[in-house]
Amino acid sequence: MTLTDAAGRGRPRDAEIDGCVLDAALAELAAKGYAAFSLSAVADAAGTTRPAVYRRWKGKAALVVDAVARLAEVDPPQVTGRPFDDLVAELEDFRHCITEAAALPLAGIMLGDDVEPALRRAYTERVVTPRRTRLRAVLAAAVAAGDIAGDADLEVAGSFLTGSWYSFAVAGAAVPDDWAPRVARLVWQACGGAAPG
Amino acid sequence: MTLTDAAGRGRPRDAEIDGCVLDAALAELAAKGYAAFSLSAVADAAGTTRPAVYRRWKGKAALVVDAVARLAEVDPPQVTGRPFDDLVAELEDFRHCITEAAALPLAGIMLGDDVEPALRRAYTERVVTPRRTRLRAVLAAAVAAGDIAGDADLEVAGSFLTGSWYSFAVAGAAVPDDWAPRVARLVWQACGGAAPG
DNA sequence: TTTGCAATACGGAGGTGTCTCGTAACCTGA
DNA sequence: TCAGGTTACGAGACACCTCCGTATTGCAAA
Repeated sequence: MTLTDAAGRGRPRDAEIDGCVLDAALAELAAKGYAAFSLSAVADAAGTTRPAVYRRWKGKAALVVDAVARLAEVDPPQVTGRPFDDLVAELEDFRHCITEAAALPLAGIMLGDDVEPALRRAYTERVVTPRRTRLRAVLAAAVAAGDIAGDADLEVAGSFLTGSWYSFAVAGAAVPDDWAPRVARLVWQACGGAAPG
Repeated sequence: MTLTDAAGRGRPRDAEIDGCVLDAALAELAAKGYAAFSLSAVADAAGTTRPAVYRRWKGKAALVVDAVARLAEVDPPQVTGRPFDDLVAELEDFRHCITEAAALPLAGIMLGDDVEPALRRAYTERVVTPRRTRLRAVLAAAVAAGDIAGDADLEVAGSFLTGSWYSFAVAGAAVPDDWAPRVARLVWQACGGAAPG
């Protein structure tokens, strides 16, 4: 959603440009980080001009926040009712978001020292919280089903799930193809359960 | 070690400046990331001038690599021979590096898209590899001592150790005070062992 | 006196946010 | 059906800033 909502009668806003600019903004964010984020480069990459961008967004911060919101527009995987399979599906979804979109560099930006508060808030609300909520729900369902122990340390175990990927990436190492089931199996075992299969 | 080694007879190089510049470079790197890294800001923060920095380092890349090398100048914890305790000690050391130095933002930079190859190499060689080697050694010792299973998935389990911290940090969450023993306990259990105590 | 360091200064490049054009699209009302 | 008003567009320009990498000058230590 852009900033203006002109109810006038003139030429309607070219909606296609919005998407191009947001995609370009995500790519620029991934490549340069927030501090070096350049509106000139974004406008160029989007095939438009700087004034056109300023007409839609107030500035760098507003554009970046909108771009993050766009990144979060993904459909979560279906819940099957089998907690272990749901966990693997969530991890595969995470892998998909990381590899397809610019999600990994964005996570890297969040490790920085001077993260713009609005950006941090947008990222937490729209990216972190939804995923964490779903992962927590899967683990809670596993406890309810008796698949894992009721007194398991779910807070730390939950941090293993996505953290494993970050660890590989920081080290510059390739993530194994069967990463998702292997992570799920280990976390299951860490929580006192036995992975099916 | 800086780049020049003038053996002339004139005034000797002021070695103190080197350290100030490297510290300032690490702080700048943590705050702005690599792309927005500014030699002007570094020189200002170090209380010197840009030409003085250029006299010591060839440019941005060389300075950053030296700064990373300085970051890696830490003493690893002593090995006790009790694998579980050694693992906790390593995790506490990791925590110390993350919280005291600028190690976390630097890790975030490594998640970026266009990391300078020289920086990536320096980080991998001097930060990632030493820590990973020590962690692998601890897990291998645990296997040898029969504390954890011999067929455990040590590759993925190893990624849990540091990854857990990254996961908390990306989410903007506070890391628990007893993070190290809790991580160690869960990983122990994931590898088929029982944590002592 | 020799030598290296520090500070000032320089031109070039690139970014920012704003402003003004002329043009093209769209809606409304004659 | 067709003009007129309204609006967004691309393009160009602006004044200002920060950064880069280097050249020059003056000072201080050996």
